[in-house]
Amino acid sequence: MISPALTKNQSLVLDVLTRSDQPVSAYTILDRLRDHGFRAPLQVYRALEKLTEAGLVHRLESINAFVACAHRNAACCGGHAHGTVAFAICTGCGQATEFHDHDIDHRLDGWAKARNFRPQKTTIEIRGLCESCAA
Amino acid sequence: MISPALTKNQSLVLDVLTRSDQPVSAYTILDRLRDHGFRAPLQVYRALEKLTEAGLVHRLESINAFVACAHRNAACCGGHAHGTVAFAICTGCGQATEFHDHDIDHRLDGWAKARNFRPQKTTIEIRGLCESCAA
DNA sequence: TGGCACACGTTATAGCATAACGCAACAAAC
DNA sequence: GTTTGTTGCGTTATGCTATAACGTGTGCCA
Repeated sequence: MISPALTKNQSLVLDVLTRSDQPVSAYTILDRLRDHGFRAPLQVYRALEKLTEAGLVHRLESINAFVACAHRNAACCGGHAHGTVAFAICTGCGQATEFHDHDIDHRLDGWAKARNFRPQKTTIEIRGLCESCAA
Repeated sequence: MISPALTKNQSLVLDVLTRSDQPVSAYTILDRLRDHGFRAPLQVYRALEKLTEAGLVHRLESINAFVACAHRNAACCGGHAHGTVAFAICTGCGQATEFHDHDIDHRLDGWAKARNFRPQKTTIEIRGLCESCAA
């Protein structure tokens, strides 16, 4: 997975996501970057597209928001070349926790292979209450 | 899971979904029901909300569309009281295949329990190409 | 130096979802 | 039987999410 250096817009968007402790919507990103010259949604979406392709950012389908990949320096799962990403998203505090599960990957893989289904992108998201918010 | 009888609007919406061989967006449902007096998105969304609560309809988060539950009469997984629903969605032909995997449920459950995370709704969606479309 | 690829900026538009109001029907409680 | 609460319904308006279509500039390299 060789990626070119990030462009200015891509860096700015990634920076917003990295600084945030929660998923951020595209329009929120736009607002946070108005001082840096951002004026239109497409500037955000185009950057997000590249960042997502590069695996630096994940999109949370169930809440239409984006997060920086939490594991790009992690040694787990053989570094950044891991399989499917899963998220637990707290509906209370909004926090999203990224995790990986090899067994689940394997099960889904098995299902797909058995049916000659060729996966492109897999989404696994659990919405619920985190420990703090459930108390 | 005791549900009251469906209202007229709910029946109409469920009927559209049942007849369709593909997921349908809320606005498409609206269009298909204009002849039956539907005029506003909320009429659709309110029906969808109830149907989803009742487990008769599933929402596909990754494509913002809805499908009738494929398994409400099935004997698998102890009838309609099964666990999490998963989907394989073909980006070619648009078809969505519903399936269940007990092992995956179990793994996700285990992850959640270990962290005292209380799941409310879990989304599992594989987008890719079905056998026909991959050929 | 022409052609190509790519990022960018702008305007406009499409698509998805909900807020807030009021009305009507029905059932339980008194 | 009237009150009261609940539920569904219809309407208008609005907000949020995402992309189409156009043109510009820059760097690369054949």
